[in-house]
Amino acid sequence: MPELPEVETTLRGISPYLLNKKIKAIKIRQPRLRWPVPDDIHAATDQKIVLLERRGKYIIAGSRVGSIIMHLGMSGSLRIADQPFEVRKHDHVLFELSHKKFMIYHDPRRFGSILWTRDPAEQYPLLADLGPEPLSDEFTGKYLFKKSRNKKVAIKNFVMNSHIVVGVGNIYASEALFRAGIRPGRAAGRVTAASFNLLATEIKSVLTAAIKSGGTTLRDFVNSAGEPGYFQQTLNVYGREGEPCNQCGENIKQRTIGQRSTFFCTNCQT
DNA sequence: CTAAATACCTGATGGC
DNA sequence: TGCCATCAGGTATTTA
Repeated sequence: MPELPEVETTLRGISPYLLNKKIKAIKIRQPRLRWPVPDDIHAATDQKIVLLERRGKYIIAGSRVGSIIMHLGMSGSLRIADQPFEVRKHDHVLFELSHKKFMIYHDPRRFGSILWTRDPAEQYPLLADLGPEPLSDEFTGKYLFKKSRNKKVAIKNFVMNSHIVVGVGNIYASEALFRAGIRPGRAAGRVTAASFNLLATEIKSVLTAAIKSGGTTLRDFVNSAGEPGYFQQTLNVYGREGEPCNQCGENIKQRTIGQRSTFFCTNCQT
């Protein structure tokens, strides 16, 4: 399930095949993703990708005439292949690239999206109101503290809100809160400034460490070469219900917060 | 305005 | 072995 580290891993993997390369053709087998793949994406045909970047969990591939905006949803992946026709089930979109390479968008659950805009990508409605990048200097404990005053929403939901900060999904939210010693169900408005400083630091460190490991593979995440990540070996709480806490030995608890499975240690997190 | 619930989708899993 | 129910989860959208 791609969160920021998995998207970053994907971006780095596709970059050598996409950046400063021409898209020779786009073939859409299944346009029904989260939103229909727009027909005018074919305007990207024969265009060179001159900019390739990540914004939150979106991948933006910019050309002179417009930008392709991709999101992997929760089961999406982009892989680079040598064959156009090694088509597996759920291979929905095929990008023909230079040098007989192909980029294939694969997404069993079709929660992802592939969009096209002629305007500057940052103006696209889905991107325009996003919060800061967690790995930027703009993202600090002070920022979180300011944004959270009088908010009753659980701190876990708060940091998973992309309008507050992008890229923190269900796995890394649980992990960062464990590292910062904060109970996930606590109201965001009742978290202290000092705790927010620690939380911002831990969000940065857990995401950075996960990128170094090539992301987390629990079920289906694979990078652009079809390989899994290894960060799951480093997880402290996620998916470890009933197992002993790495810090204190107490059993890890699971609870549903905001419709999402949440893991924490009742001893280490207050 | 906020907060919570819902919708989208398929595959894996567990119970019978 | 088959069938049904449940869960997984990113996030825009809808409802309260």
